[in-house]
Amino acid sequence: MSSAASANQRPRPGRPRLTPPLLAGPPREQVLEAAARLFTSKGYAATSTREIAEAVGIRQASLYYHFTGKGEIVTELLSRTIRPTMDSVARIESLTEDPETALYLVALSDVRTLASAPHNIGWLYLAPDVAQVEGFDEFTAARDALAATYARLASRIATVDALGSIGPARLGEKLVHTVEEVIGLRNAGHRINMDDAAWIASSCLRLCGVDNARVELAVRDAEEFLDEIDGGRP
Amino acid sequence: MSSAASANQRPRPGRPRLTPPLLAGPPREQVLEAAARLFTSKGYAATSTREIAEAVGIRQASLYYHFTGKGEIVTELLSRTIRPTMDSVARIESLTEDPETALYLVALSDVRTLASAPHNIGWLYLAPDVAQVEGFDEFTAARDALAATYARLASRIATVDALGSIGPARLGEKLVHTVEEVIGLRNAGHRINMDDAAWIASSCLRLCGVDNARVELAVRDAEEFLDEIDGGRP
DNA sequence: ATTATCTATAGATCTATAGATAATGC
DNA sequence: ATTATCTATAGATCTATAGATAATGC
Repeated sequence: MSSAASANQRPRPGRPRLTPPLLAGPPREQVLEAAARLFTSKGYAATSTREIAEAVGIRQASLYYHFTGKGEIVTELLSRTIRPTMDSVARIESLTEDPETALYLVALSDVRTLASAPHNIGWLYLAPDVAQVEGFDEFTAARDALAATYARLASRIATVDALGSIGPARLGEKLVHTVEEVIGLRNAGHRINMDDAAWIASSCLRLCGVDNARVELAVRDAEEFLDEIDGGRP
Repeated sequence: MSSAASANQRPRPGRPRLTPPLLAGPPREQVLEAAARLFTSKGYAATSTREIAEAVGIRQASLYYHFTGKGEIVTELLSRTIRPTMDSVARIESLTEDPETALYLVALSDVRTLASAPHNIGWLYLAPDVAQVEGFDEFTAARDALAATYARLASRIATVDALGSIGPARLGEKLVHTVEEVIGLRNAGHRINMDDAAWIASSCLRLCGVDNARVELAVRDAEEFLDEIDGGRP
């Protein structure tokens, strides 16, 4: 222990702020935290860079040291709602050959990512002003790739009855929508716990026509991989 | 037939526009139509008054002859998603004493209003940038009054089982959400027809624990009032 | 006279850049 | 030297108002 006013902030390089930090963590993370709160509560287009800076406790221009602009802040937030799931998908497919276990794990990872993200930022994905941001298409592509994964797994699982007249692509979309329902639930004020997440992931199997016994089997099978697909999230 | 360039536009008073009208109907309606399209596709805050004016084919400043500002445009659109239903409620309650028929008719009117509004403007109600507009609270109050009507009718209908541990107010909210699901359906690209609307309205009765036979009865009973509660909408 | 537009513009933002400054790190 | 802030400001909006203008209506 050498210096510093309060114990919880080590001295950092750089010119000191006019006001002591209002949020914890590295400055870039402080910006993302403040922006996430404002974007989800007031809307993206309706939030100015000045407001974000004020919420962080820095000057408006200082934001541009950490980000190239307002657009980069929101795209970084968006990528955090999907990157963990993308990473999980790679790991899951190397861990199991069983498509039912894999689909359950992918859905579970997706739900937990959306459920635990700060300030329900998954919701930004549905906002039309955000969709116009430069770089949003990259995020759409990633989300499409994930939808394709759902569709591919579903096509290996689905019974003829469950497929009905809709193709595997359409069923894949249905599964994505099922998972994204957690965004709506959070917006309505619900908190999603591990049981809710498991229930939604199971629903994906049921929508593919998997019967109770096989769902139970997949859930049991998945349990042994749970710790390996992510680093023990909330 | 006396003058006018094309048959579909009678000469109006007022200085002529620089460009011929791009939309039909009275100027004020043209503004609302253009604004509804832009607000729902790009977002309220992300749409400028200049863009609205351009879509109408007038100068930006000319908007202010018809509206006091951007806020009044969006609140007028919002009130059109709820006023028809409010009016229906008054008429319905004077037509029938039966709460089940009444609830069915209220829900049906609500669904049809939201389903037939141009450009899914009911969705604006859920946008955080719109919620900050001056005068939005008035709209919230109206929507709350409607929720209270649902709750009051539900409390006269609901079985003990259907109420469960939730109170009538909470059940009322549930019914409102059930009806508002049409906003989500439209956003997802679905078109809601009369059968869909009837199905959703019936769902409200079922959520109150009304059995099949009684639902059928209410639907039959409601049919004779259908023409009287609104002027034959789409 | 009334209606509905137009032109011109004030004043308030808002985003982003340029360059100075004050810490730590080596 | 590097890092992270600051001040100052350019340039591009954006909303709203003032006042002129060109039709129809009486």
